[in-house]
Amino acid sequence: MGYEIADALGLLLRRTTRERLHRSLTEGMGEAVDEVTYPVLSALARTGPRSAADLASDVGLDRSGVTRRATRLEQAGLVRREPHPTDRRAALLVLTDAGERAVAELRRRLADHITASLAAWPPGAAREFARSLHRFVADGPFA
Amino acid sequence: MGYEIADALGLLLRRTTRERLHRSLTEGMGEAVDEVTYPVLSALARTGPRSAADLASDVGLDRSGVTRRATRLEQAGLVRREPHPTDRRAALLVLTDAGERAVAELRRRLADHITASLAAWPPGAAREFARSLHRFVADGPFA
DNA sequence: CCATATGCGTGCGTCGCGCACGCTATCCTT
DNA sequence: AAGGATAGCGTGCGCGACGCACGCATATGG
Repeated sequence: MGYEIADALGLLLRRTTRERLHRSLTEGMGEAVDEVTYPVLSALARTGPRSAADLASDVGLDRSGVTRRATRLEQAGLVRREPHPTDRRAALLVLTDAGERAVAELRRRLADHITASLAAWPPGAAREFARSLHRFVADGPFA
Repeated sequence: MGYEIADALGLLLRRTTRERLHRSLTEGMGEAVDEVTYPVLSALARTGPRSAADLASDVGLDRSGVTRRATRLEQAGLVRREPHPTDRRAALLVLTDAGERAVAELRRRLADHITASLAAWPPGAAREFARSLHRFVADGPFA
């Protein structure tokens, strides 16, 4: 039975799948939000303003990578560097209003995709699936 | 409600998650099976012997990429190039016995991970979740 | 029989990444 | 109070993966 889940997850994690999904979600948004910069944008939205080093461990990237991506997002006006309140070495990466709007729009689009594909399900099943998936991801081999 | 699913999927697709999972799965297997070569190996196992160009569109890669990965797998003895029965230009990529064993082992390990994380679930819920996930992936925005 | 098309592998430029360095600011010890 | 050790940041460098385009071998159609 694990095999059935493994196959489904395999498709989810497949490169083509991720790329296609990402392209369909970022349709029409600026060039700055691409598959490279998105994780930084998203992590920033999840956790609020943070330093680059802090973000790096979250995103699973070297600090240098975060710096470069943040710079790109900054040039696009989606992220702003703010002086750290107590540490004058560090810069705080903050979403600008445009950045917040971009993330909100992306989330909305993805949620729409999902609810659309769940439209035909009996509502109880959809909700139960959402709960189960959440639990599976939280407990599972992916935590 | 789509948001709940979106969050869970976000974690699944996150780079760190995929890398950690992949590393834990390929623990102890040869160096040749890494995150780069695995998709070719896996696709080959799913569909049987195929030409490089054919695989390329499936994996979402340029033909050159498939060629290079296949060469690496060939050197590791997991894949063999067989003359195409009717077209002498083409080479058929075929899993060797060692390749088949490697894929089977990987699948078994992943299935074990999954069933382990589902151990505490009521059996009905686990089975229902497997079915729902399969359906969601097949119908959903990921097809 | 020759021109065009197809499959494959390789060279080249590009891009993202990790590592290591320099710079600035902070912290700690004396 | 001062100075060396430490931490954060950004950048240069080399590496590896990728796509593109070319050359070679074979197929196919006129």
